[in-house]
Amino acid sequence: MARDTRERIVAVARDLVHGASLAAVSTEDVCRAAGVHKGSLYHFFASKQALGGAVLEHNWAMMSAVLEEAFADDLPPLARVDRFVDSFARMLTLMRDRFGTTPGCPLGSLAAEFAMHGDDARAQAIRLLQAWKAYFSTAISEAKGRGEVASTVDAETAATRALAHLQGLALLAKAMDDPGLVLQAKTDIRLLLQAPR
Amino acid sequence: MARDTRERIVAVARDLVHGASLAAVSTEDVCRAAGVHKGSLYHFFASKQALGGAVLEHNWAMMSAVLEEAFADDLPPLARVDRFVDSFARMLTLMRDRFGTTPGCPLGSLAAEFAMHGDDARAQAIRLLQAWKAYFSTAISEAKGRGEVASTVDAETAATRALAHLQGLALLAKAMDDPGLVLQAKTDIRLLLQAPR
DNA sequence: CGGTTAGTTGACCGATCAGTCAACAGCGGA
DNA sequence: TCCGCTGTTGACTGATCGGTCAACTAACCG
Repeated sequence: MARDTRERIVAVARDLVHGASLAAVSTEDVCRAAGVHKGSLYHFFASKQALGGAVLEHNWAMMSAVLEEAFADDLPPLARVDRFVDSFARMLTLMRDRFGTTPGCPLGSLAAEFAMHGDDARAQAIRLLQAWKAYFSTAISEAKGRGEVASTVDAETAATRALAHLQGLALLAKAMDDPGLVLQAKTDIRLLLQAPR
Repeated sequence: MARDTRERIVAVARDLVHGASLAAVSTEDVCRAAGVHKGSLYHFFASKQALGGAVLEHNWAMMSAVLEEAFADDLPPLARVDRFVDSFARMLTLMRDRFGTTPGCPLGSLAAEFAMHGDDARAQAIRLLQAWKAYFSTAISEAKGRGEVASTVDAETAATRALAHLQGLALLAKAMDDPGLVLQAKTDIRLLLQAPR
């Protein structure tokens, strides 16, 4: 029952936050939707912000699963990137179907909000973004080894480019309520992986 | 006195929102900081969201001035893009110096938040993002005419790419509290303007 | 069986929230 | 001179906010 309740609270909180900010969701909303009393919420979480941290971690778990699957090495490295973009877009589409509006990036938008809520919150956000970036940089390094990306390209720099681009497309997708926008990341990232001339 | 008060309210609200969300700022905060009473605020604005709309419009005015200056035709089109990126980065740096934390894009982050606050708010956000994009697409078209960008590149598509990339970098800059991140947009956008092969 | 502990309840707190209102000040035009 | 309008005041509302608390329950352990 215990683990169950905690997870239900986090799941509900994630759904309510979904595309809005944590600030826009109240603990009472969360409790009502989770069928739980305030005391229970504060039994598991020291503060609203701690709940926010758990939501962020929850979203990372989801994203992490998608990353692991998409970046599996049954495909050449650049094809894995494409597969990830497809999965990411599918995820946003699913969320839009479920909630009515397109969310931004489940990591990025929360990361941006938490960045100013104290140093540990920012550190958590940065940690997750770096972990995400690592999937890109690993694949890019491998692509360099295979000659599919020029050897003059720095993998870390290029990975940052790709991550930023995806974040930006997700933000536009949210603003325009059109998850399909992120699909162009496949083409765009190819361009970003070329050597500067 | 009238116009004066209204503008002071909007300016203060923008400062308080600055990098956070509108939801995180209360009307009482705004009134206190502006030295104004609640009644005055609601004399000028029908609701908190209307105030948010005015803040967004205010940010657009600021951004618009930067765009006009940066995209002036005393430079070749691609150099104008570089100049804009520099100005944009400088703007973020100034705001960080003033408020202690790096804001996201003054348009993008608010646009994303307002997107789910009803159709008119979303329409306003989209309108401003499109207006911004138009500066890019005009410059890109001109660059195509000068042979600096391949004729096979679609100006609208490429402009969306550039805008998305800048939004993404601004989001990362906010998360990492490092305005300098957006400077790499100069290199990145050059890559994005190449013809896909 | 008794005791311990994690989990749950529901009432409750003071603060704050967005928004309202009637009264009033000042000024420009008739 | 007085009217009417814009802007301003400050007190006020009912709801809701994040968070607390003491009491209760139930499951597990010895």
